[in-house]
Amino acid sequence: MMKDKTAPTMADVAREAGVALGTVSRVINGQQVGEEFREKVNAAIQRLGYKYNSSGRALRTDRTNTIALIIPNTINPYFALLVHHINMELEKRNRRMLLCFTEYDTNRENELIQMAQQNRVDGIIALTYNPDLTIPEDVPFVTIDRFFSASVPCVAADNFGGGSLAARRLKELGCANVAFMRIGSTLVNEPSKRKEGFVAACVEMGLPFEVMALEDGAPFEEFERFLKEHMKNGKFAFDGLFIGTDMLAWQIIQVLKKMGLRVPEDVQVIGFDGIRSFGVLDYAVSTIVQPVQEIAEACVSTVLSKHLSNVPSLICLPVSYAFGGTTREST
Amino acid sequence: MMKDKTAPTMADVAREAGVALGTVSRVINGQQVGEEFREKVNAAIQRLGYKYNSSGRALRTDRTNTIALIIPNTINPYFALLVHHINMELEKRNRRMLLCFTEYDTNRENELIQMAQQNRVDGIIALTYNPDLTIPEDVPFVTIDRFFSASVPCVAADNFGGGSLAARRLKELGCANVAFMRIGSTLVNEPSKRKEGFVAACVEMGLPFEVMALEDGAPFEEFERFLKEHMKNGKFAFDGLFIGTDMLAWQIIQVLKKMGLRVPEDVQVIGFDGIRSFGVLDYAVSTIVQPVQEIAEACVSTVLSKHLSNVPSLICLPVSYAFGGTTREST
DNA sequence: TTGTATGCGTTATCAG
DNA sequence: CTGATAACGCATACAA
Repeated sequence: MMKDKTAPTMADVAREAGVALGTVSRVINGQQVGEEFREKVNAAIQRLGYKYNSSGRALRTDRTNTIALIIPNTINPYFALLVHHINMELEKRNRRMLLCFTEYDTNRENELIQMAQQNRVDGIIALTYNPDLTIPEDVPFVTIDRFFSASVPCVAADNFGGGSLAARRLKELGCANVAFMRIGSTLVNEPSKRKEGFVAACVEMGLPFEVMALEDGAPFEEFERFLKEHMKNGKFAFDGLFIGTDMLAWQIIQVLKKMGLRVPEDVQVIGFDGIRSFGVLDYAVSTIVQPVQEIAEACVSTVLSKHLSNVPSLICLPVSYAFGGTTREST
Repeated sequence: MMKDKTAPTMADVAREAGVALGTVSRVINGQQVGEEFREKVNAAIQRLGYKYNSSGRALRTDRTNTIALIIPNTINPYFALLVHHINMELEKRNRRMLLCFTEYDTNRENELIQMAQQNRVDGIIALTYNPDLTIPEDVPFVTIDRFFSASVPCVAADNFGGGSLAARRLKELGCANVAFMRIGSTLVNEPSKRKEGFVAACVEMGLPFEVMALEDGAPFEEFERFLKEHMKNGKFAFDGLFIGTDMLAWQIIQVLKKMGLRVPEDVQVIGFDGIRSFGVLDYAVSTIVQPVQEIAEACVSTVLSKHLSNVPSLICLPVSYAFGGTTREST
């Protein structure tokens, strides 16, 4: 159980097999080696139960085969999904994941980047909010949902298109008065475009709309107040709501129900993200689904690409609509 | 953006500061160093933007300050919670997490243990199902929810107590005919005791009960069949259900509703795990809550403890009941 | 207290 | 195609 009796090294294997150290290395790295030598080495490896030491390799090659993922947490189901798919994509490519949580602490975001660099990760994938994020120059860096500059690749869903899709869908479903609601950081990032897309589509279609946006930290009661203000003698001003995230949509729906409104009969609600109950069951609400798998694939292949210079600086992936019980039909 | 211009090393810092290599190392590791030297070194570190290379340190000290967490996935909200709290506990102790997903693949469980050892992690925390798991001898190993032997520490919630608590609570809430339902691996692990505790309490209280247990892979329809079989002329045989997990409880409740039964008016349901909607909102169902934070703390402090030999081999942590809308009252 | 020198396990360069 | 040997960056035992 204790970590004392030092593990066998390549030198041990070489001695056991009666060959040179370099030969063992070559066998392990699958390079050209004479058949008889290869067999002797493999036999010795078996006998000794040798496992190569990646610290030594990392020091020598300056590659760890490890990617750091910096993300707020894994409690939010969307982040949990992202972590999962990114890890799977890394696994496919035989890379490891160093997982770092920021808990939305902007200082920690920077600290974790430093830490990841000390650990000589081969790349960093980060979903952050710090307006003054220090982006390292000497390690491949990919951001999610946030565009910095053309020199740092950003992967995101088509948030604008998603907002627009939500508006069009609500109209198709018969809505005549809609509203957009969100709470989030003041930072302008890709998810900010959910509103833009929604507004643009409403304007284009001539669909009357309102926008209710709160900053992080604002009390939830502000939403309740907003909703109640739009309730006049038992009649609600909106028959369709597009909410910035599925989680907020869920919360809003609870309020609507307490106000005596039925969802989707009286008000139809569309969220954003594509969260399922318990991760795998039905969609929690009708929603614009982020293509998490594709986002993960894009992040990983980008961060691992040899020449980051000729990689697109903004990878925008298509979203889709999914029925989750809070709209009037599934399609 | 590319990873070429080699980062400054301790030797560079030493040269820049006009001191010896060892002195730099001592400053960095916070050992006794003369004030003037310390300042010179720190200044040089700043000037060069030096960050120590943990590959070098790992090779030299045979410690990586990294713990591997081996777990099925992070899509299941309970696992997501576990990952989160374990990571936070590691962070507190200045350790990193290497996250590995098994996807319930028993072969991969063993492979990941090998991989973690190659990566020279300082310890492994694992939640696995392989009946023939190869537990490494030379690295601290802690398991979650599964007891192997006295020599490998296991951390788990008090599953037996939780089952018993569920039975007692259902009785307090007025139930007269109850059932336990679960689906899971045939492996006998700590969660298996949920049934034992439930049955024991029912027997002790003289509460009539039935048990419906399915093996992993069985079709969900079996549960539907079971429920419908117990529906005789509009009357359901049970007024209380204890379900092995919150997720299954949620699924069962959908079936009950489709059968025209009201929850909690006609049937009260208690799940297990303590899952909240979107990770942070209300409990998804009334539930026996696992003390995830405490489980995480126990895993981390155990895996990092110097002498695993005098550590308890089974750490069993108390659960609690929480109202989640599927029982008739809170508290 | 500081400087010097060695070796951790590996890969890569050179000779043979 | 194989063997010997020199780094990689760091911590530490030992010398000053």
